[in-house]
Amino acid sequence: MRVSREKFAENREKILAVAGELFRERGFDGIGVADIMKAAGLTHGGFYGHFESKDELACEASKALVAHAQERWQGVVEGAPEAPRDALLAHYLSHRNVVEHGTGCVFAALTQEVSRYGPEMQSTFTNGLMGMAAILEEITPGETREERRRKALADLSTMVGAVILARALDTPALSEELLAATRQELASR
Amino acid sequence: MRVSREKFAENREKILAVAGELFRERGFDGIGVADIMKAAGLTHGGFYGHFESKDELACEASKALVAHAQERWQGVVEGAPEAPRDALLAHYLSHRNVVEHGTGCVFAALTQEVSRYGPEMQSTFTNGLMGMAAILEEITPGETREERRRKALADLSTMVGAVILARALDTPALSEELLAATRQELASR
DNA sequence: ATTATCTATAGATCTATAGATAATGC
DNA sequence: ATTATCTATAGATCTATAGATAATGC
Repeated sequence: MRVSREKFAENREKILAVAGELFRERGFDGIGVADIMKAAGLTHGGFYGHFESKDELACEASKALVAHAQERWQGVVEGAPEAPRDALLAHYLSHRNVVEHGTGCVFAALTQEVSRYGPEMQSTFTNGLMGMAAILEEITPGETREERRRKALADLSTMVGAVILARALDTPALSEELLAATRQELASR
Repeated sequence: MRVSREKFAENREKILAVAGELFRERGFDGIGVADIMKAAGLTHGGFYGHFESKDELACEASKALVAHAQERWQGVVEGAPEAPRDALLAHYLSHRNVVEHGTGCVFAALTQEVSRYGPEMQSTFTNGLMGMAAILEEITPGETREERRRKALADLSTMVGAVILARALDTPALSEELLAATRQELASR
C-alpha cells in the first residue's frame, strides 16, 4: 500500500529519529535494520526505499544527532546569559544524561565506535566536537583566545569522559560521586 | 592432535592475549570467535575447550586487561618518584595511546560497550576504574583526602575522555592539539 | 503510469555443538 | 584411557534484493 509524498517524508524522519535513539542505546552494531523499521512501524523491506544501506542510515542519523546536540548546548547557553558555563555544566553532568542513553549525548554514546567506521562518520563527529568546543570557548574565562580554546578542549574531554565513565560504573552512588566531583572541580576553575 | 597440559595452558593465555588486542581494536561485537582463534593459531572448534562462551572470554579478557592497566600505571608512578603525576600524564596522554588501539588503554577502547553487557563486565570495569582513581589520588595534591579523591575522579574523566575524543577526530593535528591542551591544563593544577 | 510499501528469500556471517582424530600420561 | 584439538555443520541472525501489491497523482 503506497503512501503520499508527505507521508513518505514523514516516514523517513521517523526512521531517522528511531535509529538515532536505538543507535545511542545499543550502538551501531547492536541494532539491525529490521528492528529499527519495526520500531518505526514499518517493514524491513521498505527501508531500502529510504536509504541505500545501513551505513548510510548510520551516517545520516549521526549528522542529525550531532546537529541536535549543538542546538541544545546553544539553547542552554542562551537561556542563562548570567552564568552560561554553570548552566551548561549542570545540564550536561546530570543524572539524566548518565541513565537515559537513548536520548542522551551522542558523543557519550557512540564516539568509541566512530574510528571503526568510514571517513564520513569521522568527519561528522569531528565537526560536531569542534562545534561543541567553539560553544564552550565562548563561555570560558581566560586571558587570551588561545587559553580559552585550550581550556575548552580540556573541559570538553572532562565532560564527555565523566558521563562515559559514570555510565560504566555499576553502582548509582559511584556514578553520582563521579558526576558531583567533576561538576565541583570544573566549576571551581 | 592433542597437546600437553603445559601447552594447553599456554594456548589459553594466547587466546586471552589475542582477544584482548582484537577486542580493543574492533570492540566486543566487532570480532568473532573464529577470527580470534585464527589469530591465535588455533581452530574455531577448539575454543570451547577453553571457554564456555564468547561472553566468558570477553569477561576474562577484560579482567586481564584491567589488571594489566593498573599494573602499568603503578609502574609509571613508581618509576618517577620525583614527579609521578607528570609522568603519568605524559604516559597516558600520548600519541601512542591515541593511535594504537589494540595495545592502548582498555577504558579508552571499551568503556562505552560495558553498560550493554552483563553485571560481571560492569563490576570488572567499576573495580578497574576505582583502582585507577586510587592510584591517581595518591599522587594528586590537595588539602584533604576528600579533595584529592575529588580531583582524582575529575582527572580520570579528563584523561580517558581526551583519548576517546582524540581517537574520533579525523585529523592528526586536531588530535595532537586536544592532547596537548589537556596535558597543559592538567599539569597546571 | 508511477511509486512507496510489503512479503519472501538469497547469501553471508556468527555462535555453539557433535563426532572424529591423535597425542599425552597413568 | 583420557583429553585437547580439528572438521563439519546446525541454527540463528543480519543485510540486501526481487517481485508483488496497492494507493497516489498526472
